[in-house]
Amino acid sequence: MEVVEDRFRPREVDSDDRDAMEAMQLEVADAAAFEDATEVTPESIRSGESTVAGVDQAFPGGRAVSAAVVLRGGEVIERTSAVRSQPMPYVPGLLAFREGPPVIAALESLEVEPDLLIFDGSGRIHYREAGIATHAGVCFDTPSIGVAKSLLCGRPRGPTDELPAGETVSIEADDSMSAPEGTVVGHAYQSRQFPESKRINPLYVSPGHRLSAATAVACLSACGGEYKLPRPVRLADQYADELKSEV
DNA sequence: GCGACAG
DNA sequence: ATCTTGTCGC
Repeated sequence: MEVVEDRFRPREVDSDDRDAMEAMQLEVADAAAFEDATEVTPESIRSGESTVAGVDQAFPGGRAVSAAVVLRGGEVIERTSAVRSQPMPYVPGLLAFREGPPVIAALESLEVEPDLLIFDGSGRIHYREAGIATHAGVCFDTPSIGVAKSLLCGRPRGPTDELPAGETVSIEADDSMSAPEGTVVGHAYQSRQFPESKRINPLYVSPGHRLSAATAVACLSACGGEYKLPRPVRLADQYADELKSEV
């Protein structure tokens, strides 16, 4: 696939360009659509009408490896990867500049044009509403979803402990975010739960681009997977681990 | 100054 | 995310 908004392409930069990176994120958020503007639906995903790509990273040694796995109707139809040296160090809120370069490169090398991108990390649940899912989604102008295993910012509207499988709790903007306080920026989503044992933390799902928070959750459940992570992301995770050993 | 902090 | 073996439990 191809980057259509090159001005937003995350560059390998020094961590001292913080102001420039934050300024770009505000522009990315401004260009993003946090409502449904796509043909992708849970039904189109299940039927195989839409293709879905899961993306994840690994950091063997000092390098960054990104893996992308594309599925159609539950079947893997393509896999790609990319490696980058000297990734910027991790800074909360600036993840897109650390992981973005290899992520964009891996997606650019895909033959297939995915209809939906799913990332390991936040989308709109971000200080400036521009997590990596939003940033990459806007670069390709492709519908995207952020799936995080922990909460970067924002505040759950209710308890997220002991949520039954399939249940959701809204995440609203807090005063650390550029979004008006109280704006629903995503959902805690209990993708899996076990009968009586130790409780599992929910996933924190947020719109990346061209999808609403509610549709994002519905699309994730349509992606399937017997584990906590949606299958496309789980497969990308495993592929990244596999590549880590080879590199 | 203190606490929070995707991967 | 990464450094890392075995181990407790369903």
